[in-house]
Amino acid sequence: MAPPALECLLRARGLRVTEPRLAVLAYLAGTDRHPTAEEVESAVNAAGPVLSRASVYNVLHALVDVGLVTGLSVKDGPVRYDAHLGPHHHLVCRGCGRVEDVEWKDFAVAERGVLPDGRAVRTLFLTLDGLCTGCGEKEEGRGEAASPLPSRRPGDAQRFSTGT
Amino acid sequence: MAPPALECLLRARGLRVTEPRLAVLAYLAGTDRHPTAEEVESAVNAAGPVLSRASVYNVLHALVDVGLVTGLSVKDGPVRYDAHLGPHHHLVCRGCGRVEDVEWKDFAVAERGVLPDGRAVRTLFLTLDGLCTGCGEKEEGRGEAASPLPSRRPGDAQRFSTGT
DNA sequence: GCCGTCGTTTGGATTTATTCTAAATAGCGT
DNA sequence: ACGCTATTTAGAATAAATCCAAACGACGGC
Repeated sequence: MAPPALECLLRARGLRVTEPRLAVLAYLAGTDRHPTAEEVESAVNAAGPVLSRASVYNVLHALVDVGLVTGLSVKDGPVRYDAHLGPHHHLVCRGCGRVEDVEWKDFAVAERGVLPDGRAVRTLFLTLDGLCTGCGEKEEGRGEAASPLPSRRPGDAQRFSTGT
Repeated sequence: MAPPALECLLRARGLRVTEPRLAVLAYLAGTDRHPTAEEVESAVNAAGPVLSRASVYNVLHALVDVGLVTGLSVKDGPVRYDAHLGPHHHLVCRGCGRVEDVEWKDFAVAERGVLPDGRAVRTLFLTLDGLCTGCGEKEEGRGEAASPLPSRRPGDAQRFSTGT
C-alpha cells in the first residue's frame, strides 16, 4: 500500500495529512478548470466526506500558504484555485469567463499581442510581487533578495496571487 | 471659462457630464494611490457633493466601461481603481500592500526577475484578456481580431482587469 | 429658454464571498 | 496508547458589491 503521492506532498510541506486536505488536493490536481472555493466545496462534497465551508477555506489557505496551490482572483468573480505547479500564466476568456493556462514561453505574446496559435490578445496585465520603494529600503542588504522567478515558499503570508 | 478637460473626456466617450462623474474622475486622475471604491467614496465625499455608495460603484463602472479607468483586483482585498492611461503594470508590495505603477518597458523584468533599480521581484503574474479556444472558434474571421495591446473600447462588458 | 425623454443617482435592502469563534476532533511523535 | 497541538466544524458575523424602484437631472429639439 504505497502511500499515495498526495500524502507525501502534504508531509513534505509540513502539513498534517487529513481527509479534507487529501480530498481538496486530489480534486484540484485532477482538473484544469480553476474552480472557485464554492466549486471545490460542492465537488468534494459530492464524492466524499462532506466538508464544512470553513474547512474548504481553511484547507485552501493552508495549501496556498505552502505553495501547493495558487489562488487567482479573476475579473469581478470569486477567487479561483489552481494546483498547477511550475510557471504558467492565465488567459481569461472574454466570452465565457473560462480561465485557460498559458505556458510561460508564450510570454513573448507581450511584444506582439497574438498567441502562437494566432488568437488575438486584447489586453494583458502584468503584476509583480515584490517590495515597493519604501519597503525595499528597509529590507536592504538582507539575504532574501533576488531569488529568481516563479517560486513560493512555505510561511509566506501572501495567499493570493495579485491581479491587475 | 474653458470647459475643464474632464468634461470633454466624458463627453468624448459618450457619457453625460454629471457631478459625481467629475468628482470621481478628478480624484482618480489626481492620485497614484490606486484607491479602493471605499477610499474613492470617502475622499470624494470629504470635499464635495456626497455621493451614495451605489453611485460610487455606478460611476466607477461607467468609467471603466468606457476605458477612462481600470479596475484591478489585488490580493485578497477589494478592487482598486486606476485612472492612468497608457500601458503600465503593477507591483504589489509584499510589505505594505501598496500598489506601485511599473512602466511598460520594465516588462523585460520577466526574463530576469530584477527591476531596473535592482529590487528583486519574487513572482510575477501575467493575465491575458482574450478568447479561449472554444469561444475563439465562434468569432473566427470577424473584423474584431488582432487589435494591438493595451486599449479598451466603449461597451465592453468586462469591467475589471483580470488578476492572477 | 422651456420641455420631454432617457440616462443617472439615491438609499436601503439584499446577495455573495469570505472570515471569525469557540468547542469538538483527530494527527502524529513518543 | 497518550497527550499535545493542529485541524475541523457549524453557525454567526463581516465585507464587498449589487439590486431595486423612485426621484432627479443632462441635453437635444423646438
